[in-house]
Amino acid sequence: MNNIFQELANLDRLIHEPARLAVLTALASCQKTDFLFLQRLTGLSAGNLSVHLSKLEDAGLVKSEKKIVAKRTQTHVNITEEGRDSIARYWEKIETLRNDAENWKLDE
Amino acid sequence: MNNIFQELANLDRLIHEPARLAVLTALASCQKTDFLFLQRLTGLSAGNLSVHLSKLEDAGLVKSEKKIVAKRTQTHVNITEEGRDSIARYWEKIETLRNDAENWKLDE
DNA sequence: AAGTGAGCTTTATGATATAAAGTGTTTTGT
DNA sequence: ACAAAACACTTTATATCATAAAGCTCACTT
Repeated sequence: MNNIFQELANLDRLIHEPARLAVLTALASCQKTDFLFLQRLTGLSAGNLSVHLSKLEDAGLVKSEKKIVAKRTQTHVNITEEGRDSIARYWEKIETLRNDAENWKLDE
Repeated sequence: MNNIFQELANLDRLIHEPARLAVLTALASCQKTDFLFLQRLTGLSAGNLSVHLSKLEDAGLVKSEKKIVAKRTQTHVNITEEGRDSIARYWEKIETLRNDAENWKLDE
């Protein structure tokens, strides 16, 4: 019922959105990192990154905690188990869909 | 200067957007097809598909032509050379970025 | 003690995806 | 033969959402 192209059209935007895809993919590599590092890595503006992180946190994909380091506040961002699973499944799905699309022949 | 994650964050939304990604990927397989078939294949509403096709056409990635078949109007959609190149490059880039991200180690 | 900069968060704005309504033609029912 | 429904879309309206701009708090400087 849900074919390749319908799955493409219905990709989860929470993860698929470029900025959040970058953040989640980075976090999957880093495990844990701080706000400013993530900002440098992704090139996002602070406000932008902040909003995207909130959305990811609301969805339970990341968890951030504030610390005081050298008398300055620092936000550390952790990817959750759910976040790690979600981004891994996303990338697998993308790869599968790409392969399926390449081998697809008109036969419904 | 532009690392993996910045490239992810800056993916071209014209192609990356799920509905258009589905349409372009389908057209890359089909070569040419009609509006209603594309609609069935992607599961998009008519209005939705119409708007997305317009954007792709404005960008020169597809070209549609109207015909009268069995006394009914039928819109045929062709992918252009540019469209074919763009979607191929998109998928290659995605694959590359995924691989690069997987092998990425913190070293700037 | 006023000013500055760091490290964010919140609000405002502008873009855009989708849903709803509309258009023109053809077919069907009576 | 005429109204009504069905096709095959397109156009407009709305609601979501990404990003930019402004704001906030605390520390440090002068």
